[in-house]
Amino acid sequence: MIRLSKLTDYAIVVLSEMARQVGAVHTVAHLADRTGVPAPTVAKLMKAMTPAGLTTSQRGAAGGYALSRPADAISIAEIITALDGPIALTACVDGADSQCGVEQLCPMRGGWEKVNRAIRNALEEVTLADMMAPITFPAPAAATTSTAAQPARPAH
Amino acid sequence: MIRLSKLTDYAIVVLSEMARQVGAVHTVAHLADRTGVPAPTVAKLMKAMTPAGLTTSQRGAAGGYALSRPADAISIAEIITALDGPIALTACVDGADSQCGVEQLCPMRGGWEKVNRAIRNALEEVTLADMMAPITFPAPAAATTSTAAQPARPAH
DNA sequence: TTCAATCAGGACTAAATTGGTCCTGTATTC
DNA sequence: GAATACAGGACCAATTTAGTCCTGATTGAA
Repeated sequence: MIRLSKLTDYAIVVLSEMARQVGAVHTVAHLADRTGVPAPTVAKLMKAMTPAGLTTSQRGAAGGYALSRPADAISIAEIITALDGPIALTACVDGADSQCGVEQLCPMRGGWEKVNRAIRNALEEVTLADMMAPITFPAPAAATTSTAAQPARPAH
Repeated sequence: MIRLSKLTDYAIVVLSEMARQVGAVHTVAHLADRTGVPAPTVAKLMKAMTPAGLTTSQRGAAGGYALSRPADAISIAEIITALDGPIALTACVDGADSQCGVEQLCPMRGGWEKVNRAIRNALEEVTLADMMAPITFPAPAAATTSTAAQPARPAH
């Protein structure tokens, strides 16, 4: 099947957690705690999110990460692109134009481009806010201690 | 990135070859020859295509495989589904309803379903004929001998 | 000024997936 | 009955991905 990498899945969980308080600064340890995603993995995710402009980072003692925009201004496409590179179904049609010498002859190209565009559009229309919508109401208070305890299998 | 499996890529090449003569019977060896895809791999592909109803098979001495429909009646979605299973971005939303116990609580579900549907639609709208369109005119005669010689890197 | 907290940026290992091969059996035709 | 081809697995190898760890740079507070 067309598989989303597990890291992307985690990223959405972690970013959702951050989205509960836009502007607030979250440390890696804190996010790991709240989401159940292992700390080194959270760190890895954030190192991809920040250069992509989805989060901002602050070093030092009171540092951490913060969402750079509200959740409804962050598309799933951006998250996937930050982690996995350009959204494309085949390797040869991946943004860089001329890796494949036979590109202009390649009979498949036109068809894949159509598919890729459609998929890209679909992913751009779904925002982080869409993904977390149903959980908004009971979460902030309850989560503070209780969800930290239960490992909270990220995706599914 | 969201990756199409290489097998799917090969499948499209092989099916395109078959589509040049709908109804004709092609042996695995023949298809391997014409496309450059290794014979055992072609065999593996066909073993997935036939149960999925995309091709028909005929055993025995004059046997082989044939496309069961013209190329413009075969969608890319069908090919992907035959090889890789249902088209879905996450494992938990893959057709079987209840692998994930928290499904009804799962806050992500709604969002992914939207994405999956969009992708599925996109793939259903592109047919095998779309993928091979540009090569239709010069192919049949020229290909008979010359393309068999050059290994013909499948996709790209 | 020094120390502790925290991100930055890699290198590296282990596990899972995928690609590819091969073998044995069954159907069909000549 | 012999040759041809598909059917259906089991299996191994290679690639990719997930996950960990280490060293350094930056910041804020004691």
